[in-house]
Amino acid sequence: MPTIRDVARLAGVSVATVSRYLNNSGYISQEAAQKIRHAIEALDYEPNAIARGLAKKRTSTIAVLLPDITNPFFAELVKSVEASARDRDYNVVIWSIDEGETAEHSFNAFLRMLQLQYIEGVIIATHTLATKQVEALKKRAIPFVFLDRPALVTTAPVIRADNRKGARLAVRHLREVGATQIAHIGGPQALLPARERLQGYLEEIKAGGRDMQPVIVEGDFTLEGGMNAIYRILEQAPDTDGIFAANDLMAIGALKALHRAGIAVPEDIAIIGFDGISLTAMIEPELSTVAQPIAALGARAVDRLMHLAEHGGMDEHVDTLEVTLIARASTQRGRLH
Amino acid sequence: MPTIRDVARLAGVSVATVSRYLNNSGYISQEAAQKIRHAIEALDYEPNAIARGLAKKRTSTIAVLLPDITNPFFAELVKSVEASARDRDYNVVIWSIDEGETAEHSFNAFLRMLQLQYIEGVIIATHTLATKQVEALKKRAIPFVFLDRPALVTTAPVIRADNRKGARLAVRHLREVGATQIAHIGGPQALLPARERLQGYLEEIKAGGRDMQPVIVEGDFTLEGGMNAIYRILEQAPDTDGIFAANDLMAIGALKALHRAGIAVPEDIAIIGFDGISLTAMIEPELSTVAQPIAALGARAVDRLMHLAEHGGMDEHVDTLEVTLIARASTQRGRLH
DNA sequence: AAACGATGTGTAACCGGTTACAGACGAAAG
DNA sequence: CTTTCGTCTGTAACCGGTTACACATCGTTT
Repeated sequence: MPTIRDVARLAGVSVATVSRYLNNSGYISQEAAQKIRHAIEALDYEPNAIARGLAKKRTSTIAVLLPDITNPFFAELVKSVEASARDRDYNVVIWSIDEGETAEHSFNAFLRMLQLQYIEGVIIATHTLATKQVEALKKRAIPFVFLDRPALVTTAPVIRADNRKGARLAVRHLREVGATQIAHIGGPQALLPARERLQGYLEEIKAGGRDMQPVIVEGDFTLEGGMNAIYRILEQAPDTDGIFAANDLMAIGALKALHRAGIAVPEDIAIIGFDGISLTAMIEPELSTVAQPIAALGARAVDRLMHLAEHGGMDEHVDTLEVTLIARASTQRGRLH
Repeated sequence: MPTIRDVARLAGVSVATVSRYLNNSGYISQEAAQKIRHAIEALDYEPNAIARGLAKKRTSTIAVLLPDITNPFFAELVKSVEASARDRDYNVVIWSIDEGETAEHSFNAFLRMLQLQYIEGVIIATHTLATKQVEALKKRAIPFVFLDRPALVTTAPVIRADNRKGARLAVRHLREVGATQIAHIGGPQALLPARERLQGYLEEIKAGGRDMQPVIVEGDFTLEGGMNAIYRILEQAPDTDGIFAANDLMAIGALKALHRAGIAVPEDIAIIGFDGISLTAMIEPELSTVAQPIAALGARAVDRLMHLAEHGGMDEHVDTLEVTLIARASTQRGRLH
């Protein structure tokens, strides 16, 4: 591994000049640049990232904080974050913050890592984060952006999908395929996106006229939560013929429970989810969903983070990206009843 | 952020002594240790990982090379690798190596990253890796272990599941629930695990007596591959009443295709997959599978890597971990015919 | 002609650790 | 009483970059 001093020697200039060349900082003469270029070429030199990190007090690394990589939504998100970061020669470290008692401990370890590794920014895609913890980040002057979460503190950008509108699209679609009694399986109402989706649902139910009654049961964004919700819905509102679940995982759970209860989808009940994870296309019947632009979310988050890291300045921009309806078998038109 | 010099000053010793204390190297008197302990406590000092990395030419970081984080098998694997690494205060960087034309470019970027970041070891969980590329790793003296792949080069440890035995378990289970004509949807035969699973299938078919005929179609480990395989199987062997797919994703595809063809599972055809990804419990009917000990695989890989990194010495041990049969609805006993 | 600003370069300190080496000390061995 | 050895510590070089600062050159202004 050649070092910058090897390059300097071969090019017949000082290390400072080589460093300036590498960083496009300060003045460099044509001849010097030329010689350095050749020396770098000849030695197949690449600056050492660790040494540079130490000197600059910043490495080209960002972190993603998420609840669980095995959740397909986050896996897809990470994929796009990674791709975007790589395009800019940045590295990504994933940090899963487990729930429950070790959460605090885990977050502290994360904080420590951030500092000791000179991580440049954090994409926060987890909800289980206390304001106190975000303040800790802020105090350390590490840029961060929130993904589909409310900011918790001001002065941090948020990247989000248009949840309310997506919910309206979903419910409208159910109405269009003939559902007249539409129930909602909501997410944890502590989470903003869950509240927004509920709101969109309510708006659209209201738009449906007075004979549409809202039926709402709260789930927890898990498969099991979706299954349990079905039992409650069937009890509360046996005439339900359409269901909008606040995320795909719960919709898939709902599908399971309905299947077990001997209720046909979409013939008896049409169902639609939210997120657009690839899982929705794998099951049978394929699940209609409102797709978040997952790749775009990740890319935008990286954009914003880079911007913050480079130009500083706490912008508190909120990016709201568009969602798209994907109609599939679970809401097929021409149903029986 | 206090530095080691701050600690040294406060403790009234030299930085060398503090460093020795931190690394348990060399001799330290009781009193010195005591004073240093207090100073560290008082300053809330933590050694800077980057500086240490530069000096030691090694950071506490390992890399995982995989094809696609959105594949649930790899997501679950990463999760366990991450947890094990974290226990040892190691960080993990994920590197997805895309297939196709940019694969080589991507791998080169990976190699560069390894060196410039002083990465200590690599877990290779991707199949699209040429011998040449592995040699490149080896030449750079970076320890690595293979996960469920043949070694490609000698002198590298391999962690794997007992594929052949798992396949036998699967097929035997199908027989036990009454299947008499069992087909196999194989993986790409270029991959060793796929070949081993096929072998297990063949052995168990043979054990079933002469009236059992092997029927084999090759898939590609994807959902679509599984769907296509079904069409070929139904054509080739219409009397098939049991299917063993070489991985869960293909089994799920098969389930989809059977559903579309109006064939009931498990009533008409029983089906079982391989891997034990959590997806298998999400679909309906729930998919029977041969579960790889995914968490154990990840943990063991980290173990081996640490061992290599610390004690050097290219051990070429092969770890074969046990698999377990999980019987679910897709192979329910007491089927109709 | 003096002063000035833009251009170009090298020296050396610095980032925050690790570690080779030399030296001090006391106890045990010869 | 020397020698030897184990224990303990500090100085300073080093890892491989970045950058403040000093200095030199040269074309323009005043």
